[in-house]
Amino acid sequence: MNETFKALSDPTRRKILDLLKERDLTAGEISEHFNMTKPSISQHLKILKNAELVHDVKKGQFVIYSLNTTIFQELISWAIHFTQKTNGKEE
Amino acid sequence: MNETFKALSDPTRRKILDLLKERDLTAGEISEHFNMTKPSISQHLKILKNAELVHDVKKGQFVIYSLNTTIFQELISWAIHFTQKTNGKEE
DNA sequence: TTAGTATTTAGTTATTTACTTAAATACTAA
DNA sequence: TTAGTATTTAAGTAAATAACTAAATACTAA
Repeated sequence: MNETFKALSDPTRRKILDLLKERDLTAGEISEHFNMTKPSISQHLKILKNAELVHDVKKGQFVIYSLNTTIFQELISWAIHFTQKTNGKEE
Repeated sequence: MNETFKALSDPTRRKILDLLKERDLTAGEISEHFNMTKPSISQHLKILKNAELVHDVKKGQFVIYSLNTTIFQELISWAIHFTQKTNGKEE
């Protein structure tokens, strides 16, 4: 869970996830949405990939990134847990 | 959402939330669970409080901390959004 | 008031993070 | 092979973070 939260704690990376929610994109297409160099975006993508929040496939000279929803499921479970308050002593 | 993820991105703070899930605790009781000074824990509590993940009430010379579940609800909504994949073109 | 306990604030420091530029790798096509 | 495009890796830097110690604040009780 630590890698997940570290990955999600950066606004640029969360915006990348927003973009990938709409459709799969190449690294270059992703970088066009930011006022930031390609290497910077590449590093963010690496962090998202290591956290298993995105998936990548090489297609020719392009690398296509897509969302990987499995970790989001885990995050939901983690958060739901905290909404189910343990009962204190009754009397 | 940024403050939320920043707050959740530290393992000590997530462990504090785990402890508070079981029962409300004073700042001192919380610090007993960590190999860390009280001022350090106090700073973590401040960050959790600013992120509205916990609530605090002063009781005499003690400060009692408790979970605030509302932000967890928001987190769940945020994550569910990503599990509902947008349809691509059909044909 | 004075001493003691609980907690927070202030100031400092080591580490981590997010960016940069330059160079390397990988593929495409002339 | 050579030139061009897409992407990543490497190396460096400024800013943010998480820890510490020391001091301040706030309450309790003798």
